[in-house]
Amino acid sequence: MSKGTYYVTTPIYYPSSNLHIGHTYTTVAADAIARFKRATGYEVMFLTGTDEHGQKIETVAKEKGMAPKEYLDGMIEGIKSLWNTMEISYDYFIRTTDEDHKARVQAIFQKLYDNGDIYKGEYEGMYCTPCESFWTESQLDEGKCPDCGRPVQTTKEEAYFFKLSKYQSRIRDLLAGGEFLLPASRANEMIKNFIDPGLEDLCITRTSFDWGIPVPFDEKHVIYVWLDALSNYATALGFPEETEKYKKFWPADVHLVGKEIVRFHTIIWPAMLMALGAPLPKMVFGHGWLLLDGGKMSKSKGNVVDPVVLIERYSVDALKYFLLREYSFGSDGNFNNEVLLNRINSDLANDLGNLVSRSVAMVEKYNAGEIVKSQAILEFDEDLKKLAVSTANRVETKMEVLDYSNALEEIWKFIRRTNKYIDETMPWALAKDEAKKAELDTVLYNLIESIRIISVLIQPFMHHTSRGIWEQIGLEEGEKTVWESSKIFGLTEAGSKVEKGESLFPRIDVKKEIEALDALGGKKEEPKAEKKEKKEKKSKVKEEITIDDFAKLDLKVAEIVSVEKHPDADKLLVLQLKVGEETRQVVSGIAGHYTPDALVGETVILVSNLKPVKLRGVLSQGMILAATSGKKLKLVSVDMESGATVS
RNA sequence: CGCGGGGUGGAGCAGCUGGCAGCUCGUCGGGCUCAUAACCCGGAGGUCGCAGGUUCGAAUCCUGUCCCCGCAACCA
Repeated sequence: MSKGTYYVTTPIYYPSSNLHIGHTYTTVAADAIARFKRATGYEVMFLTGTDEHGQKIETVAKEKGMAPKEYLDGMIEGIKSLWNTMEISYDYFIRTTDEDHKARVQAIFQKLYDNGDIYKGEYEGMYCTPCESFWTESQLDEGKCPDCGRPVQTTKEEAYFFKLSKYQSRIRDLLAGGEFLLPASRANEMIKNFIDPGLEDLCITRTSFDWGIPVPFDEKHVIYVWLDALSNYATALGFPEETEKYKKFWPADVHLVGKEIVRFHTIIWPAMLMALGAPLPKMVFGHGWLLLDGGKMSKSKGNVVDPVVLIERYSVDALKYFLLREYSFGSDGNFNNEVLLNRINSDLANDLGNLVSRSVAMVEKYNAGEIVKSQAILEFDEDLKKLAVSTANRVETKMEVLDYSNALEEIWKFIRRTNKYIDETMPWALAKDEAKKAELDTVLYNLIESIRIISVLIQPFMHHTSRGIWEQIGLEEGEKTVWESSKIFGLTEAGSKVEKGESLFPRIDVKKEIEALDALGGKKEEPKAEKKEKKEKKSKVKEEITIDDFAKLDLKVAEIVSVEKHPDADKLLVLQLKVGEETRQVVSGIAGHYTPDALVGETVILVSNLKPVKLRGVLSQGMILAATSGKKLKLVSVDMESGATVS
């Protein structure tokens, strides 16, 4: 009866801190499609796991005074327990520190090397000596080490490279094909941003840290994240060995990833597979982000939402439903507590919960809790039944393209239709008239049967709630609860008993809950503090400083002697300043506002003790002050002799 | 002219392989009383950022333009 296999993966998460709702989002989505595919007859392999190597882990563990492995074991326990709470039905949990994974990565490395796709070269990067770490330009915080804030040097080290450039045109074709990466818009982005400018070979080893998988034939090198982490999707099946499992499930049907890592999954990973001669995954889906009040949610902003808190208060199913229903899977969405609570109230408490509650209550009240079949037919029945048995197919269509939101909407259309049926047939009125007993029985039967179908349809998304409904309508898991049974109307047996239970989703007092959540959020504000500085640079209100802080600035009046355009930058001008007897060169980003000639002779204020840096290759010894408002910019000028002190 | 995404009733979104503008929430009015003050019906509310073009017909295609947001940055 199996329709075939289906292999879905989440990214492997990096356990340098606790997971947040963004990770939960991806995983919940993966779980839903996995459950859905199982329900519709596929043999499913659902993989998740953790990416456990690298410098950051080494550092974090050290800070806590633990060995990396010891630290990791604790974190992984936490993650597994979160997935357990969330009822995530993964089939395998891979850790990149697993011995078999490590051996397989080494085998992959060796194979690539033997094929000539890996060569030894030199890696050049910004190196922070005290931290012993390399950083890329973009990782640098104001040109300094993002970890310790100290200056970095350009340093070279020996490293192994993967010939990514060799696969450029094949990758381009793959992405341009339009099926590999969804949503399609992300494919254009990849092509224009990364492929067309030219792919560079990828540095895939490091010698600057130890916490990783050693290169098999050169042990002072450690395999860097790309090869180690990405290959998990295949090593989890036994690759590069062609095990049964591998043959059965590879290539993956879909890798679900957040949009920030689309690049690695659609360029580097397929290139690796091409080099290995292995089939490519059928699809990578780059879903959107959950934004917090329009801004990115991130550990560094300290504005992450803790899924555990939400689960405790509103249940796993409520959170799962919300995540899948509220957002368009491919796009970004705005998360806040009010949106969450309103969605839970209107869809889960009002529509679904209340439907079950009122229906079961009526069966108890009018028929002593017993389902009775009768021959009576009401004019509203046909319409209800038609929608009932056709909903599953529409859900299937939406799920084919991972359109969770509309899949659920289809189910909710039927839930609303069922609520409407109650109003149309008015069972409380039928109950008052002995002559209408048969009609009443039919109505009650149709209600419970509709609820049965609903409970089957929501199973892939809200496993727990389905069970809660079955308890109330006296249904046992079995042939009447399998997916296909939702396409048949009339499986509920006469004589079965219903029994009202607890509310499936108690209605929430939104105002009170938001206050409670805010209060809770306040308590957990601590981690925010350290990063506050960063945020405040961008906002208008800056942190209060003392006169001593201000005194650290050495402000001088300077005269602009000559100005020329930066040879290699549009927005920059290179100014020669006379400060008393001294001459300073300052690079300033004011080319959009001033022409070089207009500046000569101006007297400006120079921050003279700012640490010199190179900007686009030209040395800048300080900065000059300017006022900005929106797009306007004016240099601060003062009528005073060059060299005068400003304070 | 770095790349990409977006601008649709009060809010949040869908529609965008062209054919009377749709959903959820909110709001207003009505119905019902089985139910978790829930449910059902109806109404108001939109020049689909702006300007052109293609077309019998455009939110949907094309061109230009303005604004917002990411990424990338050369913001010192």
